[in-house]
Amino acid sequence: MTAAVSGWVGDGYDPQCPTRVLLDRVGDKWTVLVIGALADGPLRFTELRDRVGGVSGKVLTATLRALARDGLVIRTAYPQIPPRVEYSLTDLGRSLQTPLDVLRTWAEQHIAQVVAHREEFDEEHDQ
Amino acid sequence: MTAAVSGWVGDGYDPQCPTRVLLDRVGDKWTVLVIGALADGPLRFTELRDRVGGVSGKVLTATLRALARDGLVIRTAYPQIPPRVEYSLTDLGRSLQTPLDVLRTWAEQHIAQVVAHREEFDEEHDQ
DNA sequence: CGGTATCCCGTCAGATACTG
DNA sequence: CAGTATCTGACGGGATACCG
Repeated sequence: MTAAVSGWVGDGYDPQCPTRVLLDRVGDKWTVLVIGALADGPLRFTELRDRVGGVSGKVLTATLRALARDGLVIRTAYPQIPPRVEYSLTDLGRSLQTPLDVLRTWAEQHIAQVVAHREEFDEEHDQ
Repeated sequence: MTAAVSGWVGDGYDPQCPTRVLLDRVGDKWTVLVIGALADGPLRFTELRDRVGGVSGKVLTATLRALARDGLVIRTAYPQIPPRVEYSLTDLGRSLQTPLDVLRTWAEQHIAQVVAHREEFDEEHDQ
């Protein structure tokens, strides 16, 4: 978390803290999936839902709306019948992929240790 | 999210996916604060609670337990009266600080844009 | 097609009270 | 001091049904 004065921990759970804002978005269940799905180019609503897999329409709508609100994604509606809506990453959205890649790399290299530790911990701590 | 075969989006919300596992932990409300607080060295339970600020004892306990289970934090209890318990980062926990720093840097550089975009968006979309 | 509206339920944070 | 136990309300997410 960004420090308020010194060190790392500023004022606890401050909704204004940049890191907090980012974490609240990135921590969202579907945000990272959606950004990843859009990495290769624009997608329509249904394509996006199919690619992400497991997400309901309602929740995908909410996720996309939040991303659009944050300026990470652009929604483009073509006035046609039937409707055609495309979603694409903004430059800001694309710039987020770098930190996400760093996270992903860490995960790929270290999650095995985490999982192993979990099993060990669980064996010790119950029956 | 780590890909199952190719591209970025693997199998949707797979609890086994390394990136998912990491995000589920990092996305937690207090995890990053606690890791940040422990960056400078070990802390006792109460010190930690005071530093993080706003976290209840129950929730801090749960957060610490999860971090200990994942092997990111070590809990050391000294058999004294009154009890003395210290928490410190493991090497694994410390290694996580690098990706978190990258995230924080991105946040510090770009969140202003996000917030500005939010206000703009909100103005357009209601009353 | 691309949503919105509605209902429902599980999870979880917060507050409070208590214990070794 | 460092927790645990319990109750509570808020919220997020899924399922379903419907609309322009």
